[in-house]
Amino acid sequence: MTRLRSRSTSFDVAALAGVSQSVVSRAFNPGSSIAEETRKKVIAAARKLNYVPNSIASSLTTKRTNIVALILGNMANPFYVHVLHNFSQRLQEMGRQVLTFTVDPGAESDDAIMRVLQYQVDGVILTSAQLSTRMTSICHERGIPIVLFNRYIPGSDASGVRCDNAAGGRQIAEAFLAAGAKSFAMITGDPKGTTSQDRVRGFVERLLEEGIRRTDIEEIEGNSSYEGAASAALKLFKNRKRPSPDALFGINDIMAMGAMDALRSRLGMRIPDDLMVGGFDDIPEARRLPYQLTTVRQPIDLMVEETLSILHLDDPTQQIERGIDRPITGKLIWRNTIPVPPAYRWAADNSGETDAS
Amino acid sequence: MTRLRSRSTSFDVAALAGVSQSVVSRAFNPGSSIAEETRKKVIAAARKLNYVPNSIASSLTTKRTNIVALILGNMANPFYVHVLHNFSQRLQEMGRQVLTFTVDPGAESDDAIMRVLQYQVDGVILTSAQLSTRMTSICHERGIPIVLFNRYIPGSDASGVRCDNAAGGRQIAEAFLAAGAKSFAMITGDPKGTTSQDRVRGFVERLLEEGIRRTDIEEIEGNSSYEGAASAALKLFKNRKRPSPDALFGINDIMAMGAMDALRSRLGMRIPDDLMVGGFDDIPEARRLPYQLTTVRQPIDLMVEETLSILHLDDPTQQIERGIDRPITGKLIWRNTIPVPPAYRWAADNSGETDAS
DNA sequence: GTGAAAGCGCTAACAT
DNA sequence: ATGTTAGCGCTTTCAC
Repeated sequence: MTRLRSRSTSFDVAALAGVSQSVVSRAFNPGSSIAEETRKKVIAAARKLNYVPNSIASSLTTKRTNIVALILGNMANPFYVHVLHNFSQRLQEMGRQVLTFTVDPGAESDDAIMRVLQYQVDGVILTSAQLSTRMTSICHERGIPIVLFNRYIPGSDASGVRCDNAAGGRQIAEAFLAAGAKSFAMITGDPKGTTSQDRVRGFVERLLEEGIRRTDIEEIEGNSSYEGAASAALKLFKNRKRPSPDALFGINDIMAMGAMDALRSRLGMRIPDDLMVGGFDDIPEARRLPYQLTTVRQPIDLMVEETLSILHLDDPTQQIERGIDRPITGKLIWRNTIPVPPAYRWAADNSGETDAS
Repeated sequence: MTRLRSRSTSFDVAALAGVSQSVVSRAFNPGSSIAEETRKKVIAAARKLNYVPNSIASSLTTKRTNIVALILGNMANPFYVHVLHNFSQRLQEMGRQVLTFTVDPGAESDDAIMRVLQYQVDGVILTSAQLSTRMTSICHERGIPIVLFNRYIPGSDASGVRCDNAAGGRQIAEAFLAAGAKSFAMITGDPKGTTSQDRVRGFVERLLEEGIRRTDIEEIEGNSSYEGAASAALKLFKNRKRPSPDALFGINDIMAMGAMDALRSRLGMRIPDDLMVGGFDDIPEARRLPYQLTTVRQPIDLMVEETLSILHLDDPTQQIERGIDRPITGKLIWRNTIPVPPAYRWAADNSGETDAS
């Protein structure tokens, strides 16, 4: 323990400043009644001793740690990296920090939650991982709000914020149709995840409405990864008996990109000439020169804001908001993987894009 | 405070189990002397009450939070995302969690460190951000070990683990030379960062040894980003009076990729036919079909292990290791952006690569 | 092996 | 505005 000796405490500061320990506490807690002059005196003493308030100790009495847990599956999808970055930044601005928990994609997050609980976090944000209802209620019982990010469990107590995935799927379908596509394929993600399901559902619905036959909509799983999508695409397009589809919907950008690369390098296909491609997420990589992917942008900033507001971090006395499902509409970003039909030109010009160079 | 009422404590468990509170504590601390039978009784009671030990409270006495701070600049470089992921996984396995701090790239990390201190973390890992020596000594004084990841401050007290960047730079130079290149260019990163400097230095040194003239080694800054490198590459290759260089060294993969994309799409250049390209890091993206980048692989796993060992997380009584500089040698991965000279074929076959499909 | 009691560093009444 | 005091939930001697 020798290493830990020299942490000075509020008592040390108090002694040096010639005040009581509680005055030191007040000096560091904005809003407490303390004379400006004594405050300065205390701060000076604190500086001299390199004193930093021990937030662990204060948590014990305040019951707030100013820590928010972020449970992440699948860091291989850049989208979730951006999500993490966003939360981290925003929470830091609010004087909070992110405690990161990683869970293998698809795995139950139950043990992660139990670990979270030990740290007495003020809230938990869960992305791309399963959550049992038992865990939800354990958190809620203990007063810890939990919100699912891009994931929801219909009829459960857990609140969630997500992109309106079905609507987004429809938008991509719409774009394909407007560009004249007649036959379609999808590379789907985790079949158990509502995210993938909803995008697929919206996409297919819109197509069926337009009189497309279900047999003209093929489907293959891409494992939510670049590599998975690359091999799925190859499987789909190599040695076909029936004619190739006109349009391919990658349920997320990273899979659309994997498919594009594989199809171009291996099969020499040209995009959009031989095949139109649509994605979902609008990760920064989607606008890069080799891709210029037409995709649905998830409004991350908004979704993050919404998530934080449900967490009520500044007001723990608020009732936990249960069972909220907040779908947020994405925006179709026209780039080069779907030919822009005349009727949509204004939208394409509107996207406010400048290219990478 | 109504929300926070129902957290049950070790006293509640003790009461239910019919033992004293200290027994409950022992039941949850492996290695304490407690009869197996009572242990089971306690665990059962705990389960019934959904009791989870409050690690914040125990930190107060043990002086260990089991939290490690990770300070990140530049999440835009996928390399650091993988670093984060690695640390997060490994630390979780060790029963610790990562508290994430983000700092604007290039910014001072001093205020981040002060925030870190409040949380009484057991150690701090700092990547791609500046660190003042004052902060180093503040941490050390308080018994908090800090290690710089891929960054070092010569002659400072701070320990660091890094790839041997100079040696890596030499390896790329070597590969270019072996492939017959005579004139060279580099796209460099943060000019203040030792990482970029060292890679450049090793690269240039090797070239000069071989009799290459300094004027045949051009240099341009790429801002450590895909976009920055893309425009830098264009600036370098567009409207030249002198002949184009044979080989381009992107100081990191993400910049090499940006340059490749720009040069191919905008200038129609073919790689490696018109220009060889070498990178550094070996991020997963580097092996993707459009890139197949020949690069120096940073042995992340090893570097992470080394970092953790310097942190001495399991034994806080250990003296903090100061001023260590642990360079770890990277490995050249032959792919397709530098033609493999006959003498190197075995190495290329050795890389153990299977491609994305 | 178990219980009693004294803190860990702080905040939050309550006095003054 | 400042000081006093009693905890917050746990670990850790120290007795037994």
